[in-house]
Parts: sequence; structure tokens; C-alpha cells
Amino acid sequence: MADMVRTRFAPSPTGYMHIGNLRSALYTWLYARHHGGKFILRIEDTDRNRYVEGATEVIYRTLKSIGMNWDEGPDVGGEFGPYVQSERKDMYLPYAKQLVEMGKAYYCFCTNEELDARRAAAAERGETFKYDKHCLHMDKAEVERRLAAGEPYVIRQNVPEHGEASFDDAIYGHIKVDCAELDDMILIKADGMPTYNFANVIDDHTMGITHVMRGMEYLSSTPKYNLLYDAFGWEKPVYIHMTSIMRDAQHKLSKRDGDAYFEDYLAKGYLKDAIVNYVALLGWNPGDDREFFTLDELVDAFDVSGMSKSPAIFDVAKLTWMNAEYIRRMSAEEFDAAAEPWYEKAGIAHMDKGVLRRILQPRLEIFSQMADITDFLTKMDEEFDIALFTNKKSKTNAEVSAKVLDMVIPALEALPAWDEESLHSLLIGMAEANGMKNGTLLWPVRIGMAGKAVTPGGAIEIAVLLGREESLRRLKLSRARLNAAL
RNA sequence: GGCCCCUUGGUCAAGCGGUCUAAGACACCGCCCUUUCACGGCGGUAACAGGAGUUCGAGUCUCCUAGGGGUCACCA
Repeated sequence: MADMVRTRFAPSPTGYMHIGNLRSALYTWLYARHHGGKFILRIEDTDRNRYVEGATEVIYRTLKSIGMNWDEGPDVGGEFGPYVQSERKDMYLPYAKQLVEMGKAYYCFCTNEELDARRAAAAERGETFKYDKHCLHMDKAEVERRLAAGEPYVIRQNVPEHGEASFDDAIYGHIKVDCAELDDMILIKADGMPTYNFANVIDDHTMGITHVMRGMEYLSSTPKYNLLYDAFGWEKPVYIHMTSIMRDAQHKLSKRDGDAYFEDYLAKGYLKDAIVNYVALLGWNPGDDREFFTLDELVDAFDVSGMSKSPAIFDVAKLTWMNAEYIRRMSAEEFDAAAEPWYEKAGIAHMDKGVLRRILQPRLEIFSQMADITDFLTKMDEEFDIALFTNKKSKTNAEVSAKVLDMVIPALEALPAWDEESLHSLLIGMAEANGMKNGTLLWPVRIGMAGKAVTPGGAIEIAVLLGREESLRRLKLSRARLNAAL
């Protein structure tokens, strides 16, 4: 038990799951599972102004859908609860007061307005503002008096003016900073709530978190947290700071570009497993050439030594490739099931599923491409440019095409069975009998039925999908339009 | 601006002092396959940010410069 790894994912409920957050959750979860430890979910809602209704449910739903289960959390409980920060509100003040008694923290009555003014003044002088410990020097009697009078106050950490604060990061190594650089951060806000920084330290310790994994934006404030651990005489956790995911070299993935949230990609038709797989590889590598991982395989392979120090740019093209690969690797049953809603949307659900699967599975990169790629099946552009009948490689032009269609249409009308095999032997047989390349015969037929240069599948598959009546209707119509070019 | 972190091809990245005339993947280009387009197969273009050291030897260690990111809130 003493060596049991305990990690935590501590999101604030803002409504959506950011891709970067998702990856942090994933790594944190993987670390715990890989080491046979516990994964704890804690909701950090100390900022009441930012609370979003239903946001916690989004977090639960997302994590569950991916398969990241938690051992302790607001909904499942646990012996270190409560797991919602606002419900722990009363736990923090005593710790802060304890620090005050030890001289490691102090009451501060400076108002926000005063501070803002001083900050602005410092900025004007081109200086970095740092709280001057003004209230630290207030005599005890006055502090007591103002407290008794009910004056609003905050509690600040008393950072030594000299010396060094440091910590060891599992990825970045030893990070140290001069205490003179550190500001006396607020531990308890005027509303009695702890700041994120303070709550984090207290919660992580009281919840027995052994490995603190979080974004690297906390790298520079972590030495300050360690001062708190030292003051309390607590054992420090192992720190593992994780890189951020970027849109490009200088910007993080952002809400504005509609590329930041897990939900965005789901809506665009990406598979959750592909997203998770791709994201897992952004900032971590298994040390070999493997790229495809199930969650279980990730648990097995995950290791801090494979985590990178520099931020990674999110490459949609690679995600798309990976998603396409996931689609191609689906079994027939899986593909049919996943495709069904998209077939409905595209209006082709009544067509031959076997043929659809065969032409679409290797071609779709994301399911949302379905409607576009199959649009000609539901409705041919009857005004299509008849120049499409001309194709050099297939040796076709308007004249050849007219000839081919004149020959093919009656033969198709006479074909007893309208199935793939019959269509295939008829058309290929005709090409051979007439000494034509397959392409010379099939090109006009495909164009005549599709009215489009690029189609998934060829003439035979399209004919099967459209059925005899519609195929012939289109071919006759196209043949008639060809007259204009002769 | 102060402080902290980072820096291998367009992107993800392997590399942990010699086997680097630097792997693999995506993207891109070419060829093959072929009933268009894909899929698949084969091949190609493309990188150690720059400069000083240390060393017999540096992508790998040190320092400097440059570039990028983070942070400096009663936000998390």
C-alpha cells in the first residue's frame, strides 16, 4: 500500500474536453494502470464564476466512452473524499492557519483595487510587480483587531526573501529558482475559498497522490508548491509535467479554430479510438515503430521515458490517415454497423450493403465524407459536362462512347439477372469480343451512369447499386446528350 | 522585460559519445497494379537552429547566441 501509485486527473468543469486535457487524462490514467495503481478523478471548481452546468457529466461521459475508468471520484466515492473541491472548502483554511502560525503564511488586508493600482504603476515603470510583504509586517494586535472587525482578508504564502526553491521533475529533471523571483501567492481568497495553487497542494497530499501529472504551464510555479510541502513536512510527490499540444509552432490548439475539443472531432466523423490512439502518440512514443495501439496495449507500453520535452503540433492529416486505417481494419460487421447511420444520412441505406462496403471501406477516411463521396448515387448531375466521356488513357471520346453505349444499353436490357457476376461477365465479355480494352468499354458506362469523373467503385459496382431501371435510365439519358457532340 | 522550459526533415519522432554517409510514420512526388478514384506494392525529395568549447571522436556533454513556448491573477 505504501508504494501504491496514485495519480489524479483534476479538470475544472468548463463544459468541453480539450484535446490537450484529454491527453493529460490519458497519460495520467495510463501511468496509474501501467503501475497497477489507482486513478482518481477530482473536480476543481473553486472558481464559482466559471462553473458551467452539466460540465462534470461531459467529463464523466468522455472518460467512460474511451474506457478510462476511475477508482475514486465524486460519483463513485472513495476514502479520501469529497472529490469535488468546492465541497472540501472547509478543509483548506485550517491548513492555511497552521502555516500562519509557523510564519510561513500571513494575513493580508490589501484590497484588489489597491493591488491593481500598484500593479499598474509597476507596469508603467516597466517593472515586474511583486507583492512587497506589506501586511507581513503588520503587528499581531492589529491583525487580530482587523480580523475581529470582520475586515476582508486573504492569506498569503510567506516566501523566503533569499535562498532557492526547487523540485525534481521526472521528465525535465531538477528545476530550481531563486526565491527572490517568487511572489507571495495567495492561498486563501477573500471569499474563503482556496486558490487553485493551494487547494492543489492540500488535495494532492490529503488524497495521497504519489505522482502529480499536469501540464507544463505549472513547471515554473512548482518550486513554490514544494516550499509548502517543506513547511508542512510532507513527503513530496513525483512530478511529471506534460507538454502542450499546439496548433502550430506558436499557438496552442484553440477554441476559436474549432479544433480544440474532442467533441469537435467526433462531430467531424472521427472515431474515438483513432483520436485516442493518435493523441497518445503526440508527446509520447513507445520506443519502437508501433503506431497502432488498443487501450490495453497502451497501458502495457506506456512509460515516462517515452514522453517528450517539447510541445507537439497536432497534425490533422496524420489523424485522418490513422482514422482511415481504423476504418480499413474494421470487420465487415463493424463497418456495416458504423456506416449505417451515415448511409441513412446519405440516402443510400437501401442499396446493396456488401457492394457499398467493398467500395467505401478502403476509400473513406472519415465517415462524414460519406454523403459527398456517394452523392451521385442518389442523384446524378444530369447536366454534367459531356467532355467527361473523353479520356485518353481509356481511349475514349464522344464518338467511341456513343458507340459503346449503343451496344451496351440493349445488352443490359436483355440481361436476365442484374447482379455483379452477370454484369461483370457481360461487360468484360463484350469488351473482349470487340477487341477493346476493358477501360474503353467501361469508362463510358461508368461516366454515363455517374455523371462524375471520380467515383468510388467502377461501372459494375455502380450498376449493381443503382439497379437495372435507374442504370438504364441514366445510360439512355447520357447517350442522348452525346448526340450534341457528334 | 525578469525567471523557467524547449530546439533532429513541412509534421510526429528514433537517437541517450564511435555501428549517424541520422530509423520509422504522416504529408508530398514518381512508378507499378488497375474499370475512374482510392486501397495495396515499390522508389524518391527532405533534418541534427547557429557559434564556441570538452574529447582521439559530438545529433548525443558544456557554454554563448538566436528562435519558440510557459509564467509573472483573490483563473484554474
